[in-house]
Amino acid sequence: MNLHRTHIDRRPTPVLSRSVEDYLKSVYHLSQHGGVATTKDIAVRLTLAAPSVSMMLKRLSAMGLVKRVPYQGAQLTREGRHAALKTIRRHRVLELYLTRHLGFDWDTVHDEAERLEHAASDRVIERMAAALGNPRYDPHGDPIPTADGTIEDTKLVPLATAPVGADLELRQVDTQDPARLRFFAGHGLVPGLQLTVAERQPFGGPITVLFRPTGARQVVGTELAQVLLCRTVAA
Amino acid sequence: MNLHRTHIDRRPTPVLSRSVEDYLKSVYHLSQHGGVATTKDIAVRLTLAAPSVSMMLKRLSAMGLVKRVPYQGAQLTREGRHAALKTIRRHRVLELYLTRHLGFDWDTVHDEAERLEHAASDRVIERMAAALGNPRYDPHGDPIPTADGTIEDTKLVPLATAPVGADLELRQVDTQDPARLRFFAGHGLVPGLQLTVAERQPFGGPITVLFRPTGARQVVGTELAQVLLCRTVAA
DNA sequence: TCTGAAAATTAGTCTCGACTAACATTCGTC
DNA sequence: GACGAATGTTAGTCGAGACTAATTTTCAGA
Repeated sequence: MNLHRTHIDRRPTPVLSRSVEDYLKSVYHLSQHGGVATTKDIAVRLTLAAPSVSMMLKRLSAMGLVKRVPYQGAQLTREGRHAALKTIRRHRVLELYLTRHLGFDWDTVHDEAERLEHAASDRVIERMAAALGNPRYDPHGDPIPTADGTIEDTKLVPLATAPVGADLELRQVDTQDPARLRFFAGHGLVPGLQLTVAERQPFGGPITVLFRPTGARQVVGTELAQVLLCRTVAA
Repeated sequence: MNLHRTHIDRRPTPVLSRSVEDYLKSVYHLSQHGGVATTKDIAVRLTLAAPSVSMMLKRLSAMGLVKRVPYQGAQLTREGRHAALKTIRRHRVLELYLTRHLGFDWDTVHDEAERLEHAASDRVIERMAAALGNPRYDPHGDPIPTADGTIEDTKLVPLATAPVGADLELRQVDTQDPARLRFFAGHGLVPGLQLTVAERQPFGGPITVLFRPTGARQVVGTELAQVLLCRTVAA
């Protein structure tokens, strides 16, 4: 019955540095589909030298934000994952706010959001989310984590692998490249689009899709079809 | 006729650090009314130790952003002033945007803006300014510098020093203290208010003002009257 | 099973921007 | 004009977060 030690160890939101938030986001994205994030991949994603990443992973591990196996890679702890999702929520709410309320195009919002996500307080983000009607998806169709840190896990298939005849809804455009995004937007390939796979050329050839209900034809090369993530819909 | 050295030394917006921007803002505010900014005053404003400020002023001087006389103080160069005004513009546009479009009260926006001003790009700020109708004043009545770096110089008098009988317009509320700001807002003392000085108690006593056109009475203590900056209007 | 390339880590250094302790200067007051 | 308090600067240090060079580990293929 230790009466003297007050156990008021309520961590007052540790306030993670910009760098730490960026690392956590990278680990999240790289280990999202069940794997571990490697030093190399994080380094490439953040354009840093590998030793910098190695060092930081050790620090994050000491902070309890990642679980790390030397020479193997890292995964987020529960706490790290929570922090990563908060940053990702900020990013995606900002992206949507910038497009909907400040007239930005979807191909330019990523970089803006990338800087603002580290400076905007939760209060600002929640106001923006409210102004947007508590949206579930950002402009690219990525799900927005909730304020309490849960995220929808979407089972989507790349258009590139969908079978001929499938009725699909384009849900997510998985690239940040402005040129590609402009191309997609210019051809109506945005989240929400209903389409049917009409034809697929062999040997990795292009895919022809029909827009529903208009029936407009559109040919998409394999590389691009890889980042168009779709959900199959009842026919 | 040096044909080989291409004089394309267009500094590509040097990108000042968060710290540098904060120092420049402090120097601006402290030397605004014709003086120089002293090490001590900057240190107090930014809650830093004096030697940190001393060091930074040397760096800023080397960067050509301030002109410094050792043991005396510092003033902004033209370039430093320009940078400071850009930061101040970002801050004030953000403050107004947060109040007008995201429902924040004027006593809470300062801290939010303080962080966002270093992360928001000029593109974001200009979109916000446009959404606000290119406003000239922030919620506290401070003039917003233009995008090209000019600022209105307002000649205002504190309510505390206005003579009895003067017809005034409250233009600017020169405090960031949330408690004081809430008090002012709660009593209708916000920029734009028309008032007349009805009475002044001697020996630094309180001032009684009448709101025009309603004629409502309000007593204001000297300390508060000091931060209520007014413009005299034709009677 | 051995080997060599790729990847990861350790060691040592750098810059920025903060700090404390110690020393220097300024300036109001006598 | 001298003195002492307030203020400013120098010197030395620290931590975060980056880097390069050197070393270690892993792992795919011969």
